[in-house]
Amino acid sequence: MDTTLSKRDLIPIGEMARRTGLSVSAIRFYEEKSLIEPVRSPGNQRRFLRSDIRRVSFILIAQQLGLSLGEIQDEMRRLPHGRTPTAHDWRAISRSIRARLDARINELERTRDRLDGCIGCGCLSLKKCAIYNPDDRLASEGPGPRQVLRD
Amino acid sequence: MDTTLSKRDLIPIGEMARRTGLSVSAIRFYEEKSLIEPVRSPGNQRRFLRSDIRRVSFILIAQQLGLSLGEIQDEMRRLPHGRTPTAHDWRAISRSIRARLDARINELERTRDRLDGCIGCGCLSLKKCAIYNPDDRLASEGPGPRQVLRD
DNA sequence: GCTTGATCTCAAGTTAGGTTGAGGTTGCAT
DNA sequence: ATGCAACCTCAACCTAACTTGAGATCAAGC
Repeated sequence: MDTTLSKRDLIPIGEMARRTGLSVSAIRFYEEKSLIEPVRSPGNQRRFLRSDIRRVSFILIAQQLGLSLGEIQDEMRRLPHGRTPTAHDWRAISRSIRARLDARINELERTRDRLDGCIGCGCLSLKKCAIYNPDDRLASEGPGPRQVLRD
Repeated sequence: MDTTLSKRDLIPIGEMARRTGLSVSAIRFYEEKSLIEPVRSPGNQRRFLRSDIRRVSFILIAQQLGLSLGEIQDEMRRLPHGRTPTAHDWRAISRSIRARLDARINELERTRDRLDGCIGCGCLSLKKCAIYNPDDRLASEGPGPRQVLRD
């Protein structure tokens, strides 16, 4: 089979934007963060590989699951650069993400149950209430915006 | 019964911080955002009411559920200022929060199901994959950080 | 009266995740 | 060969949710 890079496989940034639904500036931003590493045309314009579309799709999915770009980069280290990920690659990542999802769902369900308990009791004493647990917050540190939804 | 404000009921900011687990600066910040409105001592120091502890607790809970401070303020408009919220006040808000919780859980479960589908199929074609749905993102607009977990 | 710790205000800095704009270059179609 | 859209870089700006620091004041114990 032919593994040569044909012109059709080198995608300029605008088309990349169209195909992923992202803005051009966001794509450049992701490159800056080393989430994608396009090659350059002779005239220094970005040229993306097909497999980059999938990488970007992955970024978007992971973001919806609440991962930060940093965490996403960690996950992506498992993906081969330039090579299209295999079923095996993808399954490994999916499993990792699935675990996060499960954890997050679980946490929300626990919160919901506690909230229900509060509604039931009228919850006029949050000090005693299980849903308000200051200890959960003592671990937070440093400047910058807090991760609003942490796990 | 005695409704007079005794000294014990006027809490300085440091104690407030201890009791809520927040930093002093965060409490001042919340005041700036009008989420709490402490009175002042003769020497211009903040004095919080007992009911403010509950308000702050509420803020923290709501944050954990993914509400922004702006949204929290909206919810809090339902709470009386200075007066301790009644069981009725609290139930109304709880219900509103519960609805958000349910929605979020639902969304995550849908995502999980789609992810499972992907794992099953090896998902080597994200373009066709249901989990990657660009249309969801077309509505996003404006500058600033994206709401990573939106509903 | 003095010291010490808690507070005060106000300005500036931080992180994440981008956007906006200026000023210049490329690449494709005519 | 020329025009024009698409591209480039770099610096500055943006929001959310806070923190940090400087310089001043307050409150309480000794």
